[in-house]
Amino acid sequence: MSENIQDSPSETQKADLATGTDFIRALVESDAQTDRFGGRVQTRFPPEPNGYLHIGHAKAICLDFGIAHEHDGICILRFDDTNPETEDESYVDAILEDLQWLGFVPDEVRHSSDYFERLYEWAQHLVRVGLAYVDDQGSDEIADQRGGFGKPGLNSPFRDRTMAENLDLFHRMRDGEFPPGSRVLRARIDMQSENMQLRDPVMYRIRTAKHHRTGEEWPIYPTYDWAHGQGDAIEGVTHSLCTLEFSDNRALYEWFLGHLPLEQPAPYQTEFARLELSHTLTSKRKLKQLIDRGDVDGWDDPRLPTLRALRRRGYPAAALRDFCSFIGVSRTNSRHAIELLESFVRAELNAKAQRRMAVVRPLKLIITNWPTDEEGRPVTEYRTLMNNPENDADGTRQVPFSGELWIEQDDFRQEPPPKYFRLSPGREVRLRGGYLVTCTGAIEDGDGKTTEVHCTYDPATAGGAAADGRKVKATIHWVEANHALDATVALYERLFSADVPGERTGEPLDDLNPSSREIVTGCKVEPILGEQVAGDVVQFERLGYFAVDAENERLFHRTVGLRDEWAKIQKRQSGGS
RNA sequence: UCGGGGAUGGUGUAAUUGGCAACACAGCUGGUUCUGGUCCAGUCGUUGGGGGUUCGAGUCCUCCUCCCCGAACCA
Repeated sequence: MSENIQDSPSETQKADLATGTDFIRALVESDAQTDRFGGRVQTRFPPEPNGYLHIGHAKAICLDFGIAHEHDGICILRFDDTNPETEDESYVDAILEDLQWLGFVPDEVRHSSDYFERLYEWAQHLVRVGLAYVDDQGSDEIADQRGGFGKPGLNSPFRDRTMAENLDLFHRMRDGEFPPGSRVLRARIDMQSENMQLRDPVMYRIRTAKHHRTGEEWPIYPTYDWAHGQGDAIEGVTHSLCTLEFSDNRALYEWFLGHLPLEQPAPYQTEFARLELSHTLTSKRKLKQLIDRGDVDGWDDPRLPTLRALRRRGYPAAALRDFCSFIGVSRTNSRHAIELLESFVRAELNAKAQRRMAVVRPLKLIITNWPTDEEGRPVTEYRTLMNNPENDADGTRQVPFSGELWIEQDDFRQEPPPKYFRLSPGREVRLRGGYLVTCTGAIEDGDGKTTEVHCTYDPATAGGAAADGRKVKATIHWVEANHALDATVALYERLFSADVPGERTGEPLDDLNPSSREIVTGCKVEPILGEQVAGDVVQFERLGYFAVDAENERLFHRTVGLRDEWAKIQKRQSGGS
C-alpha cells in the first residue's frame, strides 16, 4: 500500500526540472555543515486532529518528510492534541490514512499529550524561577489588559505573586480545585513588548472536556505555544518548519526553550508560505461550512481539496508529490493556478491510465451496409485496441463492434460549423480502431433533434487505416450498442468560479460555482469497464480521466478532462476573445 | 496605529550571491498522430516606483508605494 517515495525517481519529466534547493534546504544544509546539531536533521509534521488533511498539508508533508530523508534523518508525525474540546480520535485515523496514501510513512507517531507530564514539570520550573505566574482573571480582563497594536499592555494585578503562592495555586489548578476559565498560568515576559505574543502569554487553561487520549486525567491543558516547541525539543527535532502566520510566535518559541534546562541544542523554527490554490479554499472553517450547508456531500466530495476527496476523484498521489516538489518553498504569499496541479495530474495519468471508450451523451449510429445474420441482427465482431499507446506493456483488449453503435452527440452536426471535423452528412470519419464511415443522413424527431445517424462503412478500412492511404480529419470514439453497459458519470468543474474566492465581497461562498457538478446518467461504456474496481482511474478516450467510485462501480468521477482544442476554437468563435 | 514578513512575465518559481534574467503552467503559430490527447518545433512576454554606489544592480544603500500576518484561555 505504501510506496517508498525516497527511492522512487520522479514520476514525470516536469518533476525532474524541480529546483533542488530552496531557502529552507539551504539553511538545513548549512546547519549540517556547521555541526550545529551534530550533523543530525530531524523534522516533524504536527497536525491537529480536528480536521482532515488537504492539499495545503501535502506541501508541508512533502517538505517535512523530504528534508529529513534527504539528510538520512527522521520525521515524526505528532498529533498536536492540546485542545480536547475540538479534537477527536476519528481524525487521528483519517490523518494516518491520508498520509499513507500520499506515500509517506512516519518514522514515529507521537502525540503532544504524551508530554503532558513533562510539560507540567517544566512549567513548575518556570514558576520556581519566577518566569510564570497564576492569573486569577477571566479571559475578557486578560484580553483588555493585553493592549493593542502600538498600545502597550497593562500588568496583571496577579503578576507579582510570590513564587510559593504561584506554585501552590498551580498545583491546585492541576488537582482540579478550580472551575474552567477561572485561572490560567501565564509566562511572565513583557506586557510592553511590541510583539503581542510576548505579552505574558497563557500557558495553561482549565478545561473539563474529556481528552481523546488522556480522558479526565488532566483538568489543565497546555496552549499551542507552550506545547509545540517543547514537544520539538523532547523529540529531538532540529528544524521546526511551519507556515508564515506563526512568524511572531517564533520569539516565544525561543523564549520558552531558552529558559528550560535542555540537554540537547534547542530546535529552531523556520516559516514558509502556505500553499494556496486558485478556485478553491483550504480553510477548515469554510470547508466545514460548505459541508454543513450541503453545497458538497462531505469531506470526500471530489470537488474539495482534501486529500480524501482528491483521492476519490482519481488524483494520483505521485502527481501531488511532484506538484509539491515543483512549486518549491518560499516566503512569498502566492496562489498557484489550479491548472498547474492539473497538468501534473494529466502528465501522470497520461503515462499510467489505460484507455477505454465511453459515450457520455449517446447518439445512435447505424451502419446501413453492415452485414446481418440470418435473423437480421447486425453481426458482432471484435476489434483489438491498445490499452495505452503511451505504454506498449499495457497490451491490448478486444472490443465488440457492430453496425449499431453509440457515439457522442457532440460528434455529429447536421450543419457543421467552420473547423468542425467530425461527422456530418457526406463527411467521412474514423471510428477509432474500427472502420472509416461516411455519413449518409440522419433521422430527426419532431423538434429537430437528431435521434439517429446513418453511415456506410468501407470494409477495406478494418482497423481504421485506408488501403488507398486516404486521410480523414477526425477519429471519434464509440461503444457497440448491444454490448454497452449503462453508467453514470459525474462531471466536475471548479468549486468556485472566482480565482480568489471571496475577493469581491469578502465572502468566499458568494463565488461558489452553482454548476460545479453535473451528474449524467444513461452513459454507455464498453463492457470491459464492468471489470474495473474502486479507485481505478482510466482515460475515456477523447474525454478525460475518470475514477471508479468506491461504492458504485458504475459511477465514474471525472478526475480531469483532456486538453480540448475544439473547445478552445468554439470559445474563440463565440466571440470569447 | 505598532511589530513582523513580502514584492521578478498573465500565473508561479529560479538566477553560480554584483556579470547575457531562466524553467514550468497558461496563450499563440506550425508539425507529427487512428484520441482536436500525447509528442516535437517555434513564438509571446518579466525585475513595484524614485534616488544612490558601481565598469556593471533583480541582487548592495536609501526613500516611497502596495500586499500579507499578528491584539483566542485556537492552532
